[in-house]
Amino acid sequence: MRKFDDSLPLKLLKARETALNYFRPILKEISLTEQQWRIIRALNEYGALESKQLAERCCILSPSLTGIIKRLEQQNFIQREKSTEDQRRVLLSLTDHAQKVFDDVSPRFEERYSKITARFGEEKMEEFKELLTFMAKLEP
Amino acid sequence: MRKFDDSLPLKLLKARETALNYFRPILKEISLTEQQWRIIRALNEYGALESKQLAERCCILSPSLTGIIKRLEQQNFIQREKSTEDQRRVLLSLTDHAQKVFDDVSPRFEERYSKITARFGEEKMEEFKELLTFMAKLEP
DNA sequence: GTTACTTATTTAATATATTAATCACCGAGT
DNA sequence: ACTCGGTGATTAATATATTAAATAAGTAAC
Repeated sequence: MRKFDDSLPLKLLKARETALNYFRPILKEISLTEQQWRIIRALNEYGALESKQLAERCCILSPSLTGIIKRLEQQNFIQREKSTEDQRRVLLSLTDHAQKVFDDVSPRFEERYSKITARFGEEKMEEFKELLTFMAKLEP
Repeated sequence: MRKFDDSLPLKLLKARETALNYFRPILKEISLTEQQWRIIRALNEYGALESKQLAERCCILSPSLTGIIKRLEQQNFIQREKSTEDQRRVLLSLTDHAQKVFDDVSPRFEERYSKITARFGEEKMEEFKELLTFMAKLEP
């Protein structure tokens, strides 16, 4: 039978853990969780987003997002505004404070990221990303 | 700047989500979480393990493991026994019940797993796993 | 304009993840 | 025997993940 350590989900988990270890020290320093930073990066790139879109792009389920947003709001990283046409929807965006923090620290993340790329080499990294994208698009 | 969706951790997360979606229906059916099943698979393969070894192999931190084991013990899936020489250590192993459940359902997991492999093709899958292993071994 | 059917978000309940702190036990050295 | 430094496991506190259920606002059909 297939071995325990040969499991694809486990390998994906281990690979992700190793990748995250490159960034955890910075996150700890600025007192943000991995998920909070992911939210901030998404809003930086896409501008204002509705809760649902944000959840989808960040791979965070809505119930989790509710709590994460609440805490980011309390720390003045995110502002919310109800859509005028559709009162169900909530528009989320970064505060000026969050934008400044992002601009300040993102170079450090990029620097750590480039270390990983360097270990792979450009070509191998591209190959890796393509395979990951392929996996993510598989349908049951 | 590097795009949000180009992030390696995010790609790893999405790939893993897709992979797990192949197995979630079975897990739901037998009322076990993904982590609980990982523990059971590890113990099936390695026989009895100490808590620390188990945590390491499963990529689960000790504090999480404590709770998972407690619940698996309550459901009669795991038995614990204190080491005689070193009273700190706890030996964990599957109960007969857990072993039977494992033997019964693991073919179904294997079947789902083979679907994924089929989508990739043997060769591409090997390449993918090798890259994942490479990533997991990177040092900061 | 109600009714019935959707959809966006939140709440609730339980399980895990993460970090720090604690507790119990071990072995070495005194 | 006693202290000390270190290790294995747990506890505590907070943040997320997951599923189901509840809210609430929109929409279509009558």
